[in-house]
Amino acid sequence: MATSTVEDYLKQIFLMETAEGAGPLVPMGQLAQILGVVPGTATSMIKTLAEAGLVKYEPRTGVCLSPKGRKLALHVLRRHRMVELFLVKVLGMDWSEIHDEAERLEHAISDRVMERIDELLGRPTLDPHGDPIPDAEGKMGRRELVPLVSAEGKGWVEVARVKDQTEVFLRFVDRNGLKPGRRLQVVAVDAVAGVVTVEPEDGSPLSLGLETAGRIEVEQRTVGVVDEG
Amino acid sequence: MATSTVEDYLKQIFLMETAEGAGPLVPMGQLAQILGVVPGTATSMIKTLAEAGLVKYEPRTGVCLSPKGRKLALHVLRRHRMVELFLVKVLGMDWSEIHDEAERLEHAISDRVMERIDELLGRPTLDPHGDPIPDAEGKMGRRELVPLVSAEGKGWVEVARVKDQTEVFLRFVDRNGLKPGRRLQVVAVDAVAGVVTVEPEDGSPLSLGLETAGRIEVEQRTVGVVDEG
DNA sequence: ATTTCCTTTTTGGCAAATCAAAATCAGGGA
DNA sequence: TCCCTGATTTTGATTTGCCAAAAAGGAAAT
Repeated sequence: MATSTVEDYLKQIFLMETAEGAGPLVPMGQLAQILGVVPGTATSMIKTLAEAGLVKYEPRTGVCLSPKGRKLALHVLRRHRMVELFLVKVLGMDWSEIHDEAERLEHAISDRVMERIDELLGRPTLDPHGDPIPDAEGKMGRRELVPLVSAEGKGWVEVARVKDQTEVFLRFVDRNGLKPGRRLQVVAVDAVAGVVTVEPEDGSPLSLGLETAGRIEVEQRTVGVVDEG
Repeated sequence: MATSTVEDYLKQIFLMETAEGAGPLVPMGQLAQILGVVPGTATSMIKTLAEAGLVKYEPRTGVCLSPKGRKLALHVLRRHRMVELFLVKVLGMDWSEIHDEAERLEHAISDRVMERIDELLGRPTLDPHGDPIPDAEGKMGRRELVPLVSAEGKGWVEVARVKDQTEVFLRFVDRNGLKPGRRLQVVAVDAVAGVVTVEPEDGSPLSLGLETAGRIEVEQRTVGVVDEG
């Protein structure tokens, strides 16, 4: 069995590989930084993983997952996201406090328990942040999402995904009615000022920096216009 | 934070300390055997725990928990038993398959999650095997239970506790209607033959060896006689 | 009092995962 | 071309748990 450290490495490589704007190989320094270890540690760990056939390692360039490693990574990711949804749906926790919990539980949950949770939740495909939950075989549904700025003037659109798991940000998003499932209009995008103005359905209009707006994605198609009294 | 190894040591010492027929100190060999390590490993680990003030160590005699160690042990035990109940009640798992699951999960569950589970389950005081669940402060209710043999000829009594977590045994107990909460009559105890004959309310009469019967405890007082058609 | 046997402790070593700091490499600019 | 800089890799050490096997204790039996 893979140790929880190994699971963390694989999961993180997967996330970095599939992040937008990522090259074909994940550089050591970046990986080390995200995992909170010094670069040397990452290098030696990656060499071990390479020997185990879980990653392909290109010295002085970076790593990528092997098919075997990807499968394991998806397995971990499935547990992580399923646990997050479980904590919110079944235990009623706030979505801002679930990430760290899931980070620990993802290594302790058996396939048997996962199956029960999956069933209890009705075979869900999305976690509370709008990220896809891989199925037991590692397959994830793909959605066509666009960043907030691309929805300027398109009328009412639905928030689909929030790509930032920090507590403060998630609380901010919640307070302002920007959670996945909520509707909003992108009123204006001022590229020069770097400000995006949105009008959430339930919540007062507000301005976001371009960076911040980039962490929120919406469904591409426009949703039915709501009658504004 | 205590590592999960430390938690296991403390929990096990607690269980052995409070087991019936136990002396004031738990001998190294026994501890090592139950934890699945060689004696030398236990000795060195215990010395570490003693330095941390979690146990009192009497060389060549044994260990016992310090107040600090007992508190931690009860904390772990609470998580273990609560998780077991959770797996049965919420996820609908069979009580014969929950022990090992709980063994891993007990180290990964935060106080916050525990509180949610506790609430969801309605502040339970007993786990699926009839063992008491310590509360958040480490206090457990005490019950007056007696072994099966002491209930000979007392009419209908209620099974209260099963002291064996092995899968086969738990499945046997379930199949024969001997789970906690079920009623039965102890028809006869033959000390010479070493056989206890019981008649479960739902299940056919059966004989148990003395050893086996000792793993089942019942409420001391007799329960209302059920009308046998 | 001695021996024997069983338990416990000690000693020396190993594997996983980490850090600190020195060494190495690779690419861009002078 | 040569050097500088920043990223990467090596090297040597540390910590935590573990095992194997030798050494030491203690209690009961001779």
